[in-house]
Amino acid sequence: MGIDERLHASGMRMTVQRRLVLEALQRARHHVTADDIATRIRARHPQIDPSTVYRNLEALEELGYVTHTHFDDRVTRWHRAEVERHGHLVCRSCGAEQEVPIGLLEPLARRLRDDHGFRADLAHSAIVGICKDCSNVSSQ
Amino acid sequence: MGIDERLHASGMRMTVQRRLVLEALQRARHHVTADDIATRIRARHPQIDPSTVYRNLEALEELGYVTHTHFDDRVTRWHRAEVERHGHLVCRSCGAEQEVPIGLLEPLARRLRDDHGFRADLAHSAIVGICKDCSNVSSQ
DNA sequence: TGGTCTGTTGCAACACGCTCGCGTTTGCGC
DNA sequence: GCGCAAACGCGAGCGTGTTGCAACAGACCA
Repeated sequence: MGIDERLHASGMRMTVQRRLVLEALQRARHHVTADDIATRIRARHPQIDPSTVYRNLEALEELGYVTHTHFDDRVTRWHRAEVERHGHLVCRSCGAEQEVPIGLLEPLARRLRDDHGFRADLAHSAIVGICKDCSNVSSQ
Repeated sequence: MGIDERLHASGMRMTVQRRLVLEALQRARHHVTADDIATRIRARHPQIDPSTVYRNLEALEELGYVTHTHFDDRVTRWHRAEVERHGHLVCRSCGAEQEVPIGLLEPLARRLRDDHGFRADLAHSAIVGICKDCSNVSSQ
């Protein structure tokens, strides 16, 4: 089922704005903020309002087309849902970001499920810490 | 070394406001927002400005007396650093919070350190997911 | 093909959680 | 006490969304 049909099945419509948001996410390969998306779209379509971008990201997330994750501290980053799920490491010292395969996080998820009945979404928030490089510098 | 000396060694001073922030954190046993703290202090000392609370939390964190963790999405929660470290589970459906022993997260931390040289602070962000209760409801 | 119904948009205002600049106050060593 | 710099209060501002509302526009139907 195409996205148009999916939208329609949920009583939603495909609009120009919605399509632009999807395209922007497609082009930006990973992890963009809503503001990034709005800026890129508005470069060519200045009449499109940032609030529309926010609303569309939310709508598309409800349909499962996009997801968001929380990076360093406060910004929300968006990406298409179909890209392979992965965890995120963020260095609190230099800000470097790194992806790790979701399988690495799986044992913890299983443990939380078994011990606490909690179905964790470990890709939803980045893991904060000190990266290898910063670790080496500070220990010298 | 007492806190006054520690402050002093860093070129800082102990002020009434700073003491009140520490006391508020002591009384509030866990996980309060800066706004919570400001409200509590201002109930008895209305002349104390919220921005002072923010500044003091930051100062006390630098000294290692308090730390913060990120819960659901945007609010920062503070607590004294000496309370036992633990992880946090937050249900995205009902908002329930749960603590888990830090030891549960240790295998992942070790793995990240060994495989990626990344020293993770797994207590810094809550783990988001679906709690047992909400899981049961939605599967019925 | 036009009419209607309702989802969606643009706009402006607002909310929340801080953050900053500045002039004043106050710890604290002398 | 005195003087200096850290810390304070106050007001303004900022980043990241969120919301209410009137106008617009897909989509179904006749």
